[in-house]
Amino acid sequence: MSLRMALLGLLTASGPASGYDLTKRFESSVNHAWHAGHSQIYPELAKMAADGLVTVGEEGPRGRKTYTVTEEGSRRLHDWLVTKEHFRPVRDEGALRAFLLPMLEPEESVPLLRREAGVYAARLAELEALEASKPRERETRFGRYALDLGIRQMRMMRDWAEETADRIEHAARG
Amino acid sequence: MSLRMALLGLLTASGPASGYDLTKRFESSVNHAWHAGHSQIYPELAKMAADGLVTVGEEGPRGRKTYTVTEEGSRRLHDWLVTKEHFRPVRDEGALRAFLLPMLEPEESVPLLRREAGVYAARLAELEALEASKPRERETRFGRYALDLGIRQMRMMRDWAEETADRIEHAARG
DNA sequence: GATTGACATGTAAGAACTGACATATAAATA
DNA sequence: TATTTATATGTCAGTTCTTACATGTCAATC
Repeated sequence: MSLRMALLGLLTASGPASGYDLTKRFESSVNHAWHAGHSQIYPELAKMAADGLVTVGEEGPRGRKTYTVTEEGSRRLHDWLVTKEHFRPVRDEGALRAFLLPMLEPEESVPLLRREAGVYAARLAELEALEASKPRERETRFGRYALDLGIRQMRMMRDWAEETADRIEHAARG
Repeated sequence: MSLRMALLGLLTASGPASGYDLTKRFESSVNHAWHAGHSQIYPELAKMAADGLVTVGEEGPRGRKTYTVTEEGSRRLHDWLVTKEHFRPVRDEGALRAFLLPMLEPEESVPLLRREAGVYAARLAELEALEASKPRERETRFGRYALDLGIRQMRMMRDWAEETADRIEHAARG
């Protein structure tokens, strides 16, 4: 369902597109919120067309197919967005590793956390650059709040990793 | 792999247990980091036994089976924890909804965000209560950093939802 | 003695996802 | 002209996850 909604959202935000386009749009936008590759996107678009959520245009060069959202598709996306009861259970590998972290010795966990803090910091810098560069056009309005959320997320993870490393170091010495 | 590691972690942290126990431990601890139900846990334990990561004790009352981590299991968990290259692609439904949020009218999105901020605030209160109540025993050391992470996560989500609602309201009026 | 609830284990169909394989065309570069 | 790169679409086997079904025991309450 989530993949469907992400695709309907992208089609609504930036207009009709091919599976190939959508795969790239995924990479450059929703990817921080939801990941999907082309091998998932192509079959899903076919199912969505069968279910009347999108229509397929005539084949263009290189067999290109262009998908457009239908009224039904719009309605379904709207309904999904407004309905609150369907949160997926959490499955966050970073958090799982955090959970298991106390199993390691400080000599192992501290450098690990510092390294991870670095990864989060780099990701944060990327997102901040993206935010600064992006003009406030119609299409770019979509995902604006998500970008802000992504930035907050990275900042939080970086701080958590750094401060947890400090705590462990302090406990090991004290 | 993640499920395996979560199970090995729980078995290491709180000692030998049955699938039933592990299902409940999952609910009360790792659940904020990784979710799994009994229908996933039972078959996984069987496979882990076949792979030599755990051993199965004799059947107790009501067909109860007790699993214990082997040396091999310990080693594998340790290796997994120390290795950094295997982050799962993000799939966060909350973030996806955040991405699609600008598609709604302020009259719809603002109350939605306020309601969600309430949910996050409630969850935050729960986790803070848990942190305050938990004695610092051997078993409870596991998951301590994850609990802190969970608290930070909830706080961040609550703030994001609240502040985004403010921004949208302000933009709609201004 | 009967019923209820917590304990305890499983299966199985279907959806969602991963990673690799497979194919072909148009445009740009060497 | 030949080669490479980007465009464009697909399939498929295997894994993971979801939801529902299915079964039986032990302890406590009624």
